[in-house]
Amino acid sequence: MSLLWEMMEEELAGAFEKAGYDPALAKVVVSNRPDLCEFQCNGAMAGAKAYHKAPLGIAQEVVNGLAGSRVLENVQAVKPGFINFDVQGQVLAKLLDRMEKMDRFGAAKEGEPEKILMDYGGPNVAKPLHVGHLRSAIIGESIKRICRYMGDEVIGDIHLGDWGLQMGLIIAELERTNPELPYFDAAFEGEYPEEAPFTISDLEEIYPRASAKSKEDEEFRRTAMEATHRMQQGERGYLALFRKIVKVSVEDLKKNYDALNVSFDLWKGESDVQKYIPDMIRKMRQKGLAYEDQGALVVDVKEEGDSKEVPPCMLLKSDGAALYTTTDLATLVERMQLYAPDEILYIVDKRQELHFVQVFRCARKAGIVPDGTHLQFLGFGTMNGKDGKPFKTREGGVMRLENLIREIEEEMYAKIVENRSVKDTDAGKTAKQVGLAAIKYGDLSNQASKDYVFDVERFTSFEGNTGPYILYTIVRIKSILAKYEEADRKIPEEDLLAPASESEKALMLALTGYPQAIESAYAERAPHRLCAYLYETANAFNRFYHETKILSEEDEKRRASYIRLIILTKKMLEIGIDLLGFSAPERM
RNA sequence: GUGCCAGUAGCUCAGCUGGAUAGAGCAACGGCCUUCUAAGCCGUGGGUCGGGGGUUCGAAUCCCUUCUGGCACGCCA
Repeated sequence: MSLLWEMMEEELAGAFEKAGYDPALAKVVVSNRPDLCEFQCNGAMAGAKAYHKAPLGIAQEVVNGLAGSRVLENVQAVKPGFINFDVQGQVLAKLLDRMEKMDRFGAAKEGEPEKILMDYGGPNVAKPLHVGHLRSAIIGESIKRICRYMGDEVIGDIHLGDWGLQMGLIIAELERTNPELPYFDAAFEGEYPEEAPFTISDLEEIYPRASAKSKEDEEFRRTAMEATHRMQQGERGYLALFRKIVKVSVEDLKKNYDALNVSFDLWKGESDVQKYIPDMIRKMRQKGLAYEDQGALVVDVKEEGDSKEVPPCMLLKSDGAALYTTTDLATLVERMQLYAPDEILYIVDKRQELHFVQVFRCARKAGIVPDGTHLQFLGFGTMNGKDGKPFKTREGGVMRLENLIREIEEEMYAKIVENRSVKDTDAGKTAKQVGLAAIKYGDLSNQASKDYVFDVERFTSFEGNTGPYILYTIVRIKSILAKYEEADRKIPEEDLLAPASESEKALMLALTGYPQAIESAYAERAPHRLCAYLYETANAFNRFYHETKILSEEDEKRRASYIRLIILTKKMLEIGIDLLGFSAPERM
């Protein structure tokens, strides 16, 4: 709750109480009629029924009680029972002075800090990242930062897909093309070479080839499945090769995620938790939870009140092999054992929701995850192209992440160079920074759970509600401050003055909304709320900027106050974009 | 078939626990750069909030129904 709200509601609650009404009616909302007032309270109408009185009468009584308020001004009761009012300018100024000295400008978390394990990213080893991986990375990174900012301990785990058929496909294909490698020599007992027998570009070429081959060549497919099985059984050469594949692939993944400014604390994968499976299954059998059905081993996870039948959770296929579900459960076993978090948060494609409902229920029933640990699924929607269908390249293939980023960066670079009269040696770096902001903001400003349209043209045009607009606003402030300091002036420390104009007051109002915006983004795990706030604030600043000459202001105290105000604006915007996962350049 | 989600301006999206005349951006049109970055600011036009019922002083928001689209529904991950 923002401090401003607390102050306003306290005033109103007092007035309601004084007039003999429930102070809980004193809820304040932003006015939807900015031409009439800044804020409104609709409590008089809400209470009219309970007190059998005309709402306007109640409103008038409350308004009378607010005469001489030291917080509110222009308080009015309006038909049919609205209470309209503004905040006093000097109250805002004082409030901002106070907020500046507080942690997180007053944004606070209720309750103790929690330990949260976040599962996001989820790339597959040996397969290039594509646009489908983008959302998990971007949203996950932002939520991680927001939670950390609010004081939680967050452990980010990438959860690699490294134990499936794709590994067998690559191994089988390598064995076909390079049978002379020691990994395929069952008699080989020495140390395998340090160097991997392939590079990342080899892998990127091998996998699609093997995958395509397996679709038309039944025998090759069987060989690949056999290789997968042998690897999973721990065959020495295959396992060594597996490690090489993971190593080469992870190096490349790190590079890619670095470029996105996305990082993970743990680089664990499916392969790390296989060792928990036998014991986990044994226990579930012992408890009588797991039983054979049509040859497969399953656990019932239906619950009363399900609006739809939830199918049983399958642990082992009829051929005895483990599945995705099994691995996810084993991952939970490990996570509880090693980290015992208060919450485990999955940032995954929303199409997997049913799967996670099953896994969560099964984990609870089996006692893998105790009641004290909250299991949370945060599903995100599909990233579509302009045509409303899943995002593809112009040729119709899957768009690789690198290519998408490069495309944006190139557009960006052209734009910067075109806008620059002087040669900018940092243009390349700036292009990366601004391009990343465009991609991330474009994603995060939409509700995560919804599908959204990724329109390259729109994202590279950088007008209106976009990441670059926020960056541009920050850059403007930086530029003013740089000039201010060039003139050898010190950053002022005096208190803020009451606003001198409508636009300055509007900016101050926007800044006081910071704690509320952060808290709701945190509580709802909703970065788009933060985006909306940053956009509003940037708007308020730009309006103010246009009608206020800051540096040439003659009144020194006034100028100092302006400088302090824009520093505060800059701080909040910069923290905001950092929480979204990007940063602003010095110039653009 | 069953379930979940969505349907708001030409396009892309907001709209917090129901509140006054439903908001942005893009696109269209018209203004504003000798003065702190015009990636900006100001203004104009544009909507029966998919349709139909209901609840209430008051509904984009809550309930029912219907249409359209997307997705998911035990041996893939």
